[in-house]
Amino acid sequence: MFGIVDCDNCYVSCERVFRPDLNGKPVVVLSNNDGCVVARSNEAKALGIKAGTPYFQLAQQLGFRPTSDATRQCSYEYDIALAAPSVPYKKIAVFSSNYELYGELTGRVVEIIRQEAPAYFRYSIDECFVYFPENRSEKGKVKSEKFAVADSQLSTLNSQLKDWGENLHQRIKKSVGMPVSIGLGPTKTLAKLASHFAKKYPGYRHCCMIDTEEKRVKALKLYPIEDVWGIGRRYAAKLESMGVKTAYDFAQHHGDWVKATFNNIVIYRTWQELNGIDAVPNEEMAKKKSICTSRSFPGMISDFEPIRTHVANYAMRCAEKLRAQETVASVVGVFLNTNFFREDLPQYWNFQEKRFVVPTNSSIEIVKAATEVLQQIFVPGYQYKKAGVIVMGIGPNSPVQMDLFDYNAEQFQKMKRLDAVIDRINKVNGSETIILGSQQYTKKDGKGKAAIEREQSQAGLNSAERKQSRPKVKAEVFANAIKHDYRSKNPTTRWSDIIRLK
DNA sequence: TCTGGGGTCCTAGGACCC
DNA sequence: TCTGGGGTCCTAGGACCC
Repeated sequence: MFGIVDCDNCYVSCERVFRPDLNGKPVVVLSNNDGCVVARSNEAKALGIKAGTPYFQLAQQLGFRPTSDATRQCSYEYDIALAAPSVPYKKIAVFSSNYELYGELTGRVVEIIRQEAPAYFRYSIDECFVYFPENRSEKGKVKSEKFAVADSQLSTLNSQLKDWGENLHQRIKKSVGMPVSIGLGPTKTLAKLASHFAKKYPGYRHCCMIDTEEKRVKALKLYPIEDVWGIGRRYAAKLESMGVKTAYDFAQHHGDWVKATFNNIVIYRTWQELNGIDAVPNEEMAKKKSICTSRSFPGMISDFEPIRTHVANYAMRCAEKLRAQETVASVVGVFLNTNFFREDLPQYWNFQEKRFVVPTNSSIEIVKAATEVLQQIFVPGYQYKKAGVIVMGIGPNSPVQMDLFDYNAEQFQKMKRLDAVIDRINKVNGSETIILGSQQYTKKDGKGKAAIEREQSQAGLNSAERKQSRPKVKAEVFANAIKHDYRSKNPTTRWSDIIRLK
């Protein structure tokens, strides 16, 4: 049997842990730069708010007004002016995303699963697969060989498993404050399907199990094809055009028909799984094969210098992620693009990469390479909206093939020690406690160095005059570069934010 | 004014090896 | 008349996931 443990409305539930007054009320969490809705409470879903809605559209759509309630607890609660009369909610709470908090709380959920389950795999920030061996009476031991279990015995084991799921929900709710839904089934796809029913119907007490043929058929018939794990928008549209509306319709087709229609092993596996045949391989804790750090800018940027600073920061994060998983990369890529939504503006997009002779995870080397690539793709005259750094060709950090003709052992060890010290300082004292000089840029009165120099040049100043009139520059650190007007505090990770009890 | 940020797998085709 | 039989590696593109 397989299980999936899925946090309900994950980011919203994280926010509610420290804001229990928001239980039962509409809550949304926004993406970076307060761009789009990425999480919604059930009440927000009932208001008709769709995932991915741009925040500014939502505010127009619902007629947000600053709340008049004098007892309001935060600046991000709004009165709703335009909701349908039938909707009982008059207020909504809006949060910027706070990944420091979400990472911490979901980590606690995983820790409990680690203690309670024989084997597990963290599938995403808010989902965890759980594997049960054939012989489930021996908790904590996974046996690969098949076990012949009598029907009566199996039914007892499954009943115990259902209890296990309900208890797991209770423990996670009580110790972390996170509501989770648990699905159990003979394949991962059926477990995922079961978890939806666990969410939808309170009668399951947060844990739904598909363990008989009768339950499987009933569940498949109630399940729209487009909601099946592994069936995306494209495949769903194709299937629906062929009269396949539910998971049951799909499962009822012959396997040969699936093969002939799609010529695709992945969708065939999904078909097998819906029919109770375990076909999706168990995943293991794998190291990432590519790592990407990218951000949209709050506004648009034309000058090279601030973009270079952002790219240096993304490259730094990639290097940190590489070291955290004990790997090195042999390729660094950088992309840069304008704002695709602004059809009235000239558009530009580019991506290029650079290959290292010796794979590396050194911050300095990766930042340097990313800066070089950026210089190749940056074209003046455009208003840029987004940039990103990708590291690829990832392999273990030991052993690494050195350069036969250019190897400086002393320098190599020096860089390694420097990175280790930077990582340690930032781990103990908080990220970006220590940064590279290239991660910041000079700015005065909202103008960057390039703009300042351009103005000086336009004013006809000679170099001596320029030097004399050069403004006192202030370094602006990258951490402030993302807009998050409604971000909550970090009571679990920062002493300054710790909860006070009166 | 305003629109996120990550990942994976599979396949076909081309270049190359002996 | 008559043109083999194995492989690997890499890349681009397309689908999917959260």
